[in-house]
Amino acid sequence: MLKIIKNSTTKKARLLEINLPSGKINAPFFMPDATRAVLKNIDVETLKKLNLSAQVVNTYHLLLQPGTAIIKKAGGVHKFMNWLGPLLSDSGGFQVFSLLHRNKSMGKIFDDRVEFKSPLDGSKQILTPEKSIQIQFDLGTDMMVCLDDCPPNDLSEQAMKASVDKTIAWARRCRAEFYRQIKKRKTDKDKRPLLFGVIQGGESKDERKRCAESLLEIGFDGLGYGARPIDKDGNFLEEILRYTASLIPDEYLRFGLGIGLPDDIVACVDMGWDMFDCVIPTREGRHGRLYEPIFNFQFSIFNEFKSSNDSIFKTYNIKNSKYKEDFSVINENSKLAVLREYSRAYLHHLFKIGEPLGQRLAALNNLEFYLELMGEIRANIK
RNA sequence: GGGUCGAUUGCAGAGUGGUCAAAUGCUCGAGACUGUAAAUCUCGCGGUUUAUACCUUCGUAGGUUCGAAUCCUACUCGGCCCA
Repeated sequence: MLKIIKNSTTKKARLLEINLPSGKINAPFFMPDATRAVLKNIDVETLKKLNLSAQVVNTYHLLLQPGTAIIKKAGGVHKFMNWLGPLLSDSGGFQVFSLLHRNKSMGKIFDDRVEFKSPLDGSKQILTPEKSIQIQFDLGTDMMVCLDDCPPNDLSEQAMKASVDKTIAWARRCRAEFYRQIKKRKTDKDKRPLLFGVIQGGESKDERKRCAESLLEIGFDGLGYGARPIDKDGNFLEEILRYTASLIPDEYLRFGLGIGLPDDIVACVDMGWDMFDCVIPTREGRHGRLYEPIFNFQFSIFNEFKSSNDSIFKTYNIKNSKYKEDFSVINENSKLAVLREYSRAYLHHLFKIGEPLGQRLAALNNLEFYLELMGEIRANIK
């Protein structure tokens, strides 16, 4: 399922080929978040033009809306969203963090389950490790993630331990349910999805280690880095990321969940992380922030990154008044005619009038930047 | 021509003697965004500024008052009603 094409001679970075039920992917790769089974504002045809390899959908969000019954009737989430390429489903674990750790009134985390109040209608929703896996099978995704308890990084030592215990216990149950489902559904051995455990432990190396070792004992196809990859001041947790990667053997896929900024992704590949997902390109695009490369990619990314404090990208806010009369094109090198032909002044105008086309173009610009970056990263693994 | 109501900082629109550089919304200016409760959120928005400071400002010109966007007079402009 996982074939190592090339190991970097000087770094942990590696080039992989991953075989999934819906197709092959070359790693390292980046997946945009189509949380509710759509990459906001963007259609599948356009994604194909960008050579997108995979997207991420969310178990929790799809459970709430439209519900698994509809998706089953549609023949799975691939058919439902008309994306026949690889899909990863996130477990809903992050929503534990996002909804409950930040706002206790939204529900409660028990030892054996999570209870949420649906933000849509206030109804009570229960998620268990087993249910999360069952739903992911109903979705029919290529890569699945164990339900985890995603704690804030600054949790007290004792609370962090308890949280990690929970993540480990739930991972064990997820794996058991995963194989139960494979047996029950008589899934072909080489057509089965991949299952990822999630390493938690915040900024504590001891907890990260304990979590990783326990998950390795249970056995998965890949392990992920859980929780926010930045501290409360927004600083990238490079040391913890590097240490956590080092705990994962080579035969495992290494998944950096929710990572991140372009520079962080480059740094993570250098540490051995293989795959990433993040809302940044699409969300920031919707908010008017556009990414563009600084060096035009004609350099060795890793060396440049290491030898200078320069970032490999820059951003600009298309809503700023200085773009009112900037008739230069959004991106003359784009694969997409719309980005090669529409001017920044026009894009500025679209944002000013609140036209969704503006959000779409900006998100596409950022997504293309991320995908180009990943291609350049793969080309630079030597 | 007569009567009547009104004129507030980009717009709309509060405020009717001091706590008003003046609510609120919008516009405008900028920032944030990391497994998406996010087409969202934050900050700024007369000037000088470290400022609980000073200056200029509520149609125009005067006046009353310790003190006026708020009260009085005239004028200008606008809405409505009557001729």
